[in-house]
Amino acid sequence: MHNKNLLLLVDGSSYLYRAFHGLPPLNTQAGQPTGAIYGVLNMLNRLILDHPPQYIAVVFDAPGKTFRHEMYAAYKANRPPMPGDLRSQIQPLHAIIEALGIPLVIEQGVEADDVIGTLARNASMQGLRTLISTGDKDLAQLVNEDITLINTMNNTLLTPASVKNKFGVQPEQIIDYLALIGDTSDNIPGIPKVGPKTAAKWLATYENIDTLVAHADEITGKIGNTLREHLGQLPLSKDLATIRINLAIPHKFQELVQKPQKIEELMSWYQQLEFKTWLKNLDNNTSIKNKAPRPAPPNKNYETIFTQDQLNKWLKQLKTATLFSFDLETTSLHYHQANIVGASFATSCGTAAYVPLAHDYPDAPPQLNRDEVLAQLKPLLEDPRKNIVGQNLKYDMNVLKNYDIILRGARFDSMLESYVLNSIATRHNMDALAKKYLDIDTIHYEDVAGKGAKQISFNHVRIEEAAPYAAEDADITLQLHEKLWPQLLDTPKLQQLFENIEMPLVRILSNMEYHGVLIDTQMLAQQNKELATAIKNIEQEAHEQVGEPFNLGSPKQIQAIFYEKLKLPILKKTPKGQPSTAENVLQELALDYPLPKLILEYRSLSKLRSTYTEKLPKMINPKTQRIHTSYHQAVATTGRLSSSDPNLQNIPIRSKEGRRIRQAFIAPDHYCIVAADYSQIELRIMAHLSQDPGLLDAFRNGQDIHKATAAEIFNIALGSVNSEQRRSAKAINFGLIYGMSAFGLSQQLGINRKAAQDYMDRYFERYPAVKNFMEKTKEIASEQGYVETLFGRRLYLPDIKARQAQRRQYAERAAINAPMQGTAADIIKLAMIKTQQWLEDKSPNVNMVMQVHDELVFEVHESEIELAREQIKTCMSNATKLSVPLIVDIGTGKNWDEAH
DNA sequence: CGTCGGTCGTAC
DNA sequence: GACGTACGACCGACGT
Repeated sequence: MHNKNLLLLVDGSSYLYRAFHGLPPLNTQAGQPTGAIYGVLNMLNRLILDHPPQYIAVVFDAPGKTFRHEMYAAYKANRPPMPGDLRSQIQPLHAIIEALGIPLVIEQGVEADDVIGTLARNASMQGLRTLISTGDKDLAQLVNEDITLINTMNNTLLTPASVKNKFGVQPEQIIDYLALIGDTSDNIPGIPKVGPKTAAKWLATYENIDTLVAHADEITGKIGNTLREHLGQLPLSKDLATIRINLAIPHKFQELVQKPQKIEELMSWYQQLEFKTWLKNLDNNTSIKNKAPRPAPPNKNYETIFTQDQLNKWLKQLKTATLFSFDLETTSLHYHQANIVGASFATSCGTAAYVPLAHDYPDAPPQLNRDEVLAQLKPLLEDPRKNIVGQNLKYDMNVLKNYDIILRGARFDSMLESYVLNSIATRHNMDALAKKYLDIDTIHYEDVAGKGAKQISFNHVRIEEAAPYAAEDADITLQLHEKLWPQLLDTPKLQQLFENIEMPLVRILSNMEYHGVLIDTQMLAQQNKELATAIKNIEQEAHEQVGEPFNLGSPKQIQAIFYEKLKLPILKKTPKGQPSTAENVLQELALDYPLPKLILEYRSLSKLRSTYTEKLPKMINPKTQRIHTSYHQAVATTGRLSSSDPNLQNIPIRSKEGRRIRQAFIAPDHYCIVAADYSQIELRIMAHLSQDPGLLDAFRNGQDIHKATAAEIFNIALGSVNSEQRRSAKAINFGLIYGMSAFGLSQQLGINRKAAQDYMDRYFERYPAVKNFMEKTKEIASEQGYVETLFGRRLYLPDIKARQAQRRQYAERAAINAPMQGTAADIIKLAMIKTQQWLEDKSPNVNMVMQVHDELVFEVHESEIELAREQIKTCMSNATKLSVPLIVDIGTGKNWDEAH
């Protein structure tokens, strides 16, 4: 499995230092520090997994002086002595690496860099590639076509191209570059006042130090004088910076192969250092042969029903059963075009039946008549006293509506049981749940129907293949319920959440999806045409400006044109180190150059076209003339819904052009759109959860919250808040909900970080309980591993104790956000249930058609508008009682835009 | 030709 | 690096 001809060299010293300083300290009970050991070994494991090499070595600096100290007495003289907590980790680390069978190289009198340089060079001469894992930029001088650096901390590679990109000089120029800059930590002198920018500039002009020295008098200004004054120390700087590639060292790379692990030694070390997970893994691997056999799965008793007699027997069972699981097989995942192909049931674990109804292939056997069977099932499925279990019952509910059957007995959904128990631990499809909770590998849909282009519709699947798959679905669903339901019962809050919110919602979402929302196709077509023309014009102008055609939709091509051809300044990079072409970057560039503005316009228009005016008409169901989205109840980790096919929860509203899309969301004749949204619901929840007096007051007095915040942080009267101050306060308010940092706020507001920090300090000074709430939330998250919404919904945060700061901070922000976002989700779900209750009690001519997180959209007959507005408002405002009022803004119009 | 990761942009 | 939760379009690399 290794990469042939690859030598992997690991700069152990570099990683040891970085792990020690970069990761939280970790100690054994006895007080032995282990954090750096853990960090380095983790990195090493990952590196070997990602890049399995043919040859490998981990190289460390030897203690004591090196030849550089002899060249230059002051070399590294300013280095503080190694901390004791680091020193004590070196020896165990070396021992473990050896026990892992990985060659360890330590050479007296030279540095790890020189050993690495020499080994890499030797390998290169034998035609091998070398990957050097290091965090030290000095090693960039070794990069060439055969030698690549990898920084395992952030997983970036340094190739000749990316060296040029990162440092602005070629790899061969790195030595001169380092010599010019110097290095304070190593005490390498360099030229004072010369940093990366100047060094790169000079080397771009003069190529190397020799030519630069020859032309030193050409450098003007103060920096020129400084250069001329310090020319004398350049040769030494250069010599010190040069990594040796021709040492005589005893190690031949051919010997650097990984040997078998010494299990006992490793066990002893892991035990001593309390690396429990690794210890367990060792145990598992060694004892794999002695493992007890898995308990036999329950006997499978699956029946395929071809005759009425067989069916009768099952119907009798289902009639007397208080609880059974149920599943449909259909021709399509899209409920509106789905025909039923078969149905399956299970009444007890291991016992299930499949009734094929519409399998259709050349020699398909005769099957029971679909309509007749459904007619017999109808009373069972519509009986509200039945307890029916399913996996994603909303789908079956929708399909059954095509056959005029209302699934009223839907009582348990294993997908939602899993979601309520732990939204984040797994995806909630049946295959994943069966694996996680039952340790069963199920038959996958692809196994029987194929995948990709070769996939066939389920009615063409042979019954002898379909039956075990379909019966298993019903069986597994029941088994999942029997496993998960007791767990819900153990946590009453979660049980209530499940029974009072999630299950009642299934039916409501099904109704909304099935009813759909009406679209003005003509209007979209017209907008699409206009957008196409505008986009073409922009494209043409951009091509003219650049002088060559290019794809305006390709960030990569834009990068090339911006930063290579036109040499625009790189303001920001993407997480992968590429120069960013994101919106805020382009906006900044647009101030100085014409092209970025065109790209911005192009992006926004083509987004509108491809995602909305082009796509939405295609999603209209010809039978209903409406769009039928899918709401997903078990996707968002916080408890929110999500929507897809199409996503109706991200229809534009912020820009004028975007808002026109909403004008195409209309009501039928004699109906209006009524849109009702919660005002500032998440901030109100923050007020409630934190009980901050200032925040509570502002909401209770019905103040404009952003204005009130501005008055507080700028210490001025409410009346004298200007729009700029309000905007800043609004950014802070939103930022708080998301756990934003001062840096993020400064970006948002285009101010410096200090100013942003000042704003935040002022905020927390004025709203101290908010600060306290956030700290408490993080503490709770860390203690119990999860946070809760007001209604007890849990969000587990496995990374809250992560060793990697980035992951941990991410989890901390999620911990702050989840209670607010999640409580808001709980509240609107309650509101939907309350509103639907009213709809069903009074049967007004009103339909709930969309949910957008804090907004509900209805189609209301024109005769009932006043009544509906009043009722909807009441239902939503009274969904729950908080310490502050829940205000609902409501609007009416012929289309969604007007209703805002 | 399909899949997948990266990047970007829309919503709340 | 740096603001939480989603979905989805497009590009381009890669594998079949």
